[in-house]
Amino acid sequence: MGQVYIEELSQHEGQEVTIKGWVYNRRSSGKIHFILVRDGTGIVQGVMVKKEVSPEIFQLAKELTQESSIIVKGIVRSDERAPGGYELTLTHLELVQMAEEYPITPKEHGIEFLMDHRHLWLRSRRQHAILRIRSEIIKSIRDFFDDRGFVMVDAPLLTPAACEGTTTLFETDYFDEKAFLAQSGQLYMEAAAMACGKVYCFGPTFRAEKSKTRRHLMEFWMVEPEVAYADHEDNMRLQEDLVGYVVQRVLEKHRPELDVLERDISRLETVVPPFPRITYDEAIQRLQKAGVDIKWGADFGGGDETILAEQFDRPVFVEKYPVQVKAFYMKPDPERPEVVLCDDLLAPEGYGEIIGGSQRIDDLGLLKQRMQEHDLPDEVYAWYMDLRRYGSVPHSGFGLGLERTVAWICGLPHIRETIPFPRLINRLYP
RNA sequence: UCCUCGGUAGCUCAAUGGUAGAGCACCCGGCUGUUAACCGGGUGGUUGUUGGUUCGAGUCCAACCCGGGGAGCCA
Repeated sequence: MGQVYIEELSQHEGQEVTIKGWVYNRRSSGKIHFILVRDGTGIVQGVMVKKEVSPEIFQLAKELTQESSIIVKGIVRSDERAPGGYELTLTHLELVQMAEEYPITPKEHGIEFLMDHRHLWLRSRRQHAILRIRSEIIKSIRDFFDDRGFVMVDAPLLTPAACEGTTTLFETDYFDEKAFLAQSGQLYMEAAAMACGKVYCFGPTFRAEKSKTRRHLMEFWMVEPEVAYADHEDNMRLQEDLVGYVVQRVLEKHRPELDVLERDISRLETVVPPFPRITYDEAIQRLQKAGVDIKWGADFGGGDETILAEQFDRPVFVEKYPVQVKAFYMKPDPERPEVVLCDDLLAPEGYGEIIGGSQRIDDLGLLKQRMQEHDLPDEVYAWYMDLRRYGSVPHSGFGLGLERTVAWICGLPHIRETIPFPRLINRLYP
């Protein structure tokens, strides 16, 4: 039989199969070797008994080092003692490469050491589980929008200026002209929505802020849908449908990985729309009641978000923030011009804001006024204002931070484990 | 940028101002059911850097470098 993957072993009970992989760990008892083989889909224990194989193969098994690449043949046998339910009785062993002394041992390590060896750390059970769940989350996001008739439109990564003008951007040279790494694709999605109706972009974004917290990366991935003729209410319904769908997909397909991460599943099972909604005004009242010293007009800190989120069993919307704490393009509430038609979606358990969205200003005059108030240069945004000149319509959209969503669903204490090669304030390697 | 904690063997950590140690990894030996296997032996150190106090500094003092945790900003 040809190559079989470890996750498919249950379909081959009693058969001899070939597994191509790496040595995860090895134990020996003199005349019997236990070799844990990893192949990217799982881990299985191979049992090699001295009298059942040639002396050369038995000696080779004895010399195997951690992470050596090997091809083994063995008979699949169900065994109560095996963590995955199955074992291999080994019949053949072929060495592909004998690994040098592996830096990451089965014992514990510090975070700096692990981050320096991120390229190898990815092979561990835990990181492997996170990578697979991240992959599923990305796929479920794309399926959600594709199934609803959205067109995926890519936004540029090299841009002439800031999107919102607030955060610090990475600067680069563009043939003797200044260019910046994009911090959002949103403005471009507004243009695309006027062309295709329902659109989204999904790609990396960059922030040069010197943030040093468990919630920030310099380079992170964001999905940004934008819908023509959608208002604030439509926008929030789309958001809760998306988040509910993603969580249920992960629960459905990746229980084993969530188990590896020791995730409390019950905290995810409640994540079904509709999500609770509170206004900014109510959020301020709730915080004041909880003893926080905060006044109307201030933005929330990470601790404030946690206090609010803990009061609900699923993600909670906070809507209609004061104009002054939000971006220039957000549409004022016609009934209360001091607040805008926006919402933040706060994840439970202290994972913070995973979505920020709003209805956009569709009136040219008001947009011009806001840009002047924010000191934004007309030249750079001329094209953006054109969208309000030629068939302007009400429209809304939002941005969902992929890594914060992965951290929340996986129950990770720090965002640095949610992306294969994190870019942090002091880390550009590997 | 600010606050706070830390830096000792490849890794994780001990060590009253008085001879630098353990576990893991690695090497040698033992073991037919191990689950981070276990048992015996061995290799491995400019204690982050520079300067100071002292008869004597891993330990006390100063500056700097690097990292962890948190704040601000945000997704």
